[in-house]
Amino acid sequence: MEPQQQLQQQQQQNQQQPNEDSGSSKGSFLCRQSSTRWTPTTDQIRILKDLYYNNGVRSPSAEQIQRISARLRQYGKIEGKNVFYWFQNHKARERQKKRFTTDMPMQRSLGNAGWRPDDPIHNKFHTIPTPGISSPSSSSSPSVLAVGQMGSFGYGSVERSFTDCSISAGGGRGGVGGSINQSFEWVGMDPYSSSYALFDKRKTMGESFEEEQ
Amino acid sequence: MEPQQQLQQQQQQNQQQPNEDSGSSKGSFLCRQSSTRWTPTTDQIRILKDLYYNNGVRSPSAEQIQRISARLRQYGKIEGKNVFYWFQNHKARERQKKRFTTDMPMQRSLGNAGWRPDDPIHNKFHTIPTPGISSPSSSSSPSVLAVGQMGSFGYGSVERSFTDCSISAGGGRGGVGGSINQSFEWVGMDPYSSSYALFDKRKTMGESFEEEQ
DNA sequence: ACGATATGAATGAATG
DNA sequence: CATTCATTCATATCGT
Repeated sequence: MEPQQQLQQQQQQNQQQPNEDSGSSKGSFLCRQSSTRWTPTTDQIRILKDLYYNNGVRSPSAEQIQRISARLRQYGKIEGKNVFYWFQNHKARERQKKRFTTDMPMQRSLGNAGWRPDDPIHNKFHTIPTPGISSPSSSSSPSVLAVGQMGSFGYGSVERSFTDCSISAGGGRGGVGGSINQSFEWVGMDPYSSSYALFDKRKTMGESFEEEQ
Repeated sequence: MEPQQQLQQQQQQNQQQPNEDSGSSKGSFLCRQSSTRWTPTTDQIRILKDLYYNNGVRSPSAEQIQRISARLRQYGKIEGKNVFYWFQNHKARERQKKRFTTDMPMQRSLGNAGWRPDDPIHNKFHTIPTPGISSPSSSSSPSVLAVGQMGSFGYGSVERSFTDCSISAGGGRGGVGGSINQSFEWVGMDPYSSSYALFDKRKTMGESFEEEQ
């Protein structure tokens, strides 16, 4: 496991518009679909990380996402979902990593060879890392707010006690490719039903639905 | 606006008959996929979408769920809760996507630039069934019933209209590397923003057993 | 070219 | 319903 992206900061592919390649990515089917996948520019990443670490933004709400993406659009093509996913992923992965690092009853006397904290720009420690690491430029003032972030690491170690695993086969099926009958009849869907039954799912879910029919 | 983005091929967790997996599927190894989580088969998904889009089923009631799952069981292992969650998620995500993209109260900068129109594998046109096309199989008689519930159709099916991708202007940069202003203002983030409504609680009983043990 | 890793995207499952 | 977490798939990128 390499440390996150150690130095991608300096030589990303091209921090401009990743689109418009038209150079045939894979099959060149369908004209240009660009890269299919959003490739953040370094500036975008920097801002995102700034928001993440210095401002404690972890799960921006829809409105924030809109704003963020609008703002980032200056630096390259980006859409709301990209921002959304970025935060989700970033948070998830940070946690995932931390989980291993922290709860791993492994050797810790390795002299730190394990793996670097990460991040070229800011460290994983959102506890305000050196308020002024600079950033390639000027006006970035650390700001006070950032501190407001709680370090909600907690999250009990939810053990994976799934004792299920019963993959019991569904048995033989008939002609699938045949046809999906036009539903609703069998769904028992009358125009009038749909009143919410109020059965509470949550814990009941296990019995409520399951089996028997 | 950019059409490109999700037109991949047919990614999606393909995994036809997850049941039992008898013998390695594709490739050579990697057979044990017995994940604890339900992996819908393409047929199941097709039916679910058919119900969702063509029949307007969004929040099926308990009974409907029973029926649907029973029906889908033909195509693979499935439980009621899977159906329940599927609809919940599908609906929620459809809404969310809209939330990210549209609903920009201020400044109408870029058209849409949103999410995936939807379905990777089958794609249905939610723009009214148009009695003619619709699904394969034409056995039963649609109409009538369905109408009772639909009404939520007519989204702006984005459809990948090749509108080029020349979006995002580099705008005046120059200060890019220079300064990421300390965000939060534009992100609309105050240290206090709780960010959520929190109205009624609806705490049905306090039962609390089970769970981890 | 591959193989490994990093990370965007998608979605099932939950929780509030 | 909205939001979040975990997992997994897909692909971009880098190393050798």
